[in-house]
Amino acid sequence: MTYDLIDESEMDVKTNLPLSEATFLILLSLAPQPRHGYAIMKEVAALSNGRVQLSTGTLYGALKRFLDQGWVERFDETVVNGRERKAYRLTDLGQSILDAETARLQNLVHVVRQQTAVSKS
Amino acid sequence: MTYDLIDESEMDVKTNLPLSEATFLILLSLAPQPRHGYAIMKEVAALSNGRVQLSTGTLYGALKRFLDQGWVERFDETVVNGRERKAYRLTDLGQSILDAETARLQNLVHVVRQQTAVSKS
DNA sequence: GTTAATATGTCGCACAACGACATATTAGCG
DNA sequence: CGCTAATATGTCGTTGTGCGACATATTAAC
Repeated sequence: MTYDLIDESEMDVKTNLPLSEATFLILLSLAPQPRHGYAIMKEVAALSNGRVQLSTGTLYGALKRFLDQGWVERFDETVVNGRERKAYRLTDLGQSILDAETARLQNLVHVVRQQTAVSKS
Repeated sequence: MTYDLIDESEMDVKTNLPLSEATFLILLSLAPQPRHGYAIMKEVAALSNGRVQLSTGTLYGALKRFLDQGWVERFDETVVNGRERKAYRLTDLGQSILDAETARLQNLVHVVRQQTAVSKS
């Protein structure tokens, strides 16, 4: 075990892993720039080559959780015709979660390669 | 979209994705050789560097599902002292599920790299 | 003899994803 | 001017899965 060597902030981030695919793609879509809900849905579809079609239930449920956890924050809250158009921006914490999950994913792929190599030798 | 070019058997495999981390690691642990439950728990812990400690609830629940779905099969059912020691072997279907999930994972990592590259340019 | 490791399983809770449903605005087209 | 599609945001109930807690039995070590 390597936990003794890892500092507490990193531990806290890692306890939130693994992320679901929906969660991961939503955060990833917000990494380059803030977006509002509908734009997130379109971007997630694009990022996954059309494979992942987010339902609004998944999206807004996730967004609510992210706000609670401080992974995203409201950004540029403009009111258009009495209806607010909400944009969401990834926080530093959100970015570090995304980074940690990416590392986990990379490690998983790495383990598969090793596993396959061993079974073939 | 590339779905038009993919045959039906591949489609069926993809509808089962994404796999949860527990599911993925259990299948991966069975890829090189058949194992029984306790050995799977140990191997999953080893594959994840101690990060994933499977509870028996997760493990046997998953194994039951895998048997139903034909992803694993019973293997070498030896009875030791009136108690059966059950080993599980990955089926061809299970292997193809694992391959498809690995491909999904690799693609996700690839997308992150592209996403990051774009936002830095 | 007691404890830890090996070994297999059930039960119920909680959380997340998802489909279905609901609602409102704006742009384009005939 | 009316209809439809796209844009846009949200709720609600179901379902599946992971997980902790509980249960049980054997074997090896001390």
